[in-house]
Amino acid sequence: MSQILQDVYRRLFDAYGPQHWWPGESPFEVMVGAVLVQNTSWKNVEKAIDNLRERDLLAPRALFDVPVEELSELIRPAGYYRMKAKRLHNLLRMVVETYDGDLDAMFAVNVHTLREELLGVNGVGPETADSILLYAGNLPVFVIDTYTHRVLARHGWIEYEIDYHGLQEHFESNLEQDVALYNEFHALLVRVGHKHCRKTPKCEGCPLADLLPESGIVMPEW
DNA sequence: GTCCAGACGT
DNA sequence: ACGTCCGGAC
Repeated sequence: MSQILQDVYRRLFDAYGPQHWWPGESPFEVMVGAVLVQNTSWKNVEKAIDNLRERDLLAPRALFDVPVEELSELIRPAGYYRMKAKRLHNLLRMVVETYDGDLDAMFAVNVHTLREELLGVNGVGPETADSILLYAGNLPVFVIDTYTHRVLARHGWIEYEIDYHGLQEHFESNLEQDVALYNEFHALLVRVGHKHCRKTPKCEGCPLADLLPESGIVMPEW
């Protein structure tokens, strides 16, 4: 168990409390949200999800049957709407054709196998795949994003050059394998990243401020 | 005007 | 290693 990660988690949780990421939403809705939120603030995704809910389209078969052009208009508020409509449709095709639209059946398969299968969908990269596995499937996979990388690199806890898998291993090998912990920790890192660990850091009032090395860390431009 | 829970093509 | 995709919140 990593003392640093423990301390970081405690500080963030004490400062922000539970983030309630995707509670009470259906696994399918979470999966859709995971695609729509790519490089987009969640605020802009909610409208898109509402559009789908109003039309009773939050089910695999129903949404897959919507023509891509029509789908793109429904999800327009989420941005990148033409690309995301294709990506979402690609994912839906896999779910419908491989699992007959049954998410319970999908999440029952071996995690590693399912992850590779998700990554095989054009438009589903590592963060989206892992978000689906953790937040829709309740599977013990730690989600990495740019904030995670930035927060850990700036404090000198990892090398800047570490890749997605390396950073994921860092978390999974230094934390208890606990879905609730993974869920909360990633959400808290997004929160502190959004609030403080921006491209240009805003360390005033950050719960992690006094963990910064005195010398400072020299980072490449980002 | 800046920035955002990324991923893909070149 | 870049350019592109995009509306909306701030």
